[in-house]
Amino acid sequence: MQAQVFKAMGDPARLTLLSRLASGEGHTIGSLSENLGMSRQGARKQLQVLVAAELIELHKVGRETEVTINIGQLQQARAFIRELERQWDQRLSALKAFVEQTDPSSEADG
Amino acid sequence: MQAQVFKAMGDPARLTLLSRLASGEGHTIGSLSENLGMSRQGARKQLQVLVAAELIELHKVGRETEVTINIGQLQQARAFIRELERQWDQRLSALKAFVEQTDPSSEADG
DNA sequence: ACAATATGCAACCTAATGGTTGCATATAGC
DNA sequence: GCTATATGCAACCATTAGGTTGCATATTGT
Repeated sequence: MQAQVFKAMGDPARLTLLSRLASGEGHTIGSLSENLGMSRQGARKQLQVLVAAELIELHKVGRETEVTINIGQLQQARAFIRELERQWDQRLSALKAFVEQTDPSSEADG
Repeated sequence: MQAQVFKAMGDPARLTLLSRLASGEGHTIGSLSENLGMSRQGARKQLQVLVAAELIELHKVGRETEVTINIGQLQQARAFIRELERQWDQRLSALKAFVEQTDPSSEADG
């Protein structure tokens, strides 16, 4: 569900992780876990939340694990928000049209 | 912070509320609280979370309370995601340019 | 083989979340 | 004024989240 993606994004530490990944600062669990204001295990848990929401993917390479961001999931989240905005705009348009139809004075000059 | 907005959107019931508001189904606390699969008080709590994230606003009118969606906050959330995507695209472009510069064979035909 | 590095797994704790119920209060309509 | 409606407020409860610590394990480099 969409909610899970937003929920995963609903935490400062996790947004920081996504931001780091998007801008290319570090791409292993270890490097990403630095300077997050929490232990490595704490950071690992946050990464797991992002994995569960399919916002990132983990791939083991030797003894380290590469982390890659899933841009597609971000795009879907953005599309969902855009759809809400679209519905709202449509509703406003419909309301405006209705008002102009029932109250002709509103479409004439003031 | 941005995280709070995403966090507020990270729940099915709250997404339903936002969707109803955007599409114009109901605009009072009472009407919005119907068919959410929880009690009125439960729904009220979820609405309060959206208020705290400034995704909606409440205005008392007589004995009922009007609920309006704050499209601006949705736009900001969307802009934040778009920015992440932009950074990622830039990173990819930079990487591509770097590879092409250091390894000229990659820009020639195969 | 051994030490260092990168990570995983699990138990544990506290605070926050999501939901309930019960009761109080203000407005509307007859 | 009385009744119904729309809402608020607070206590309570179970589950989840966010974070810690301790220990196990797999690679890597010498």
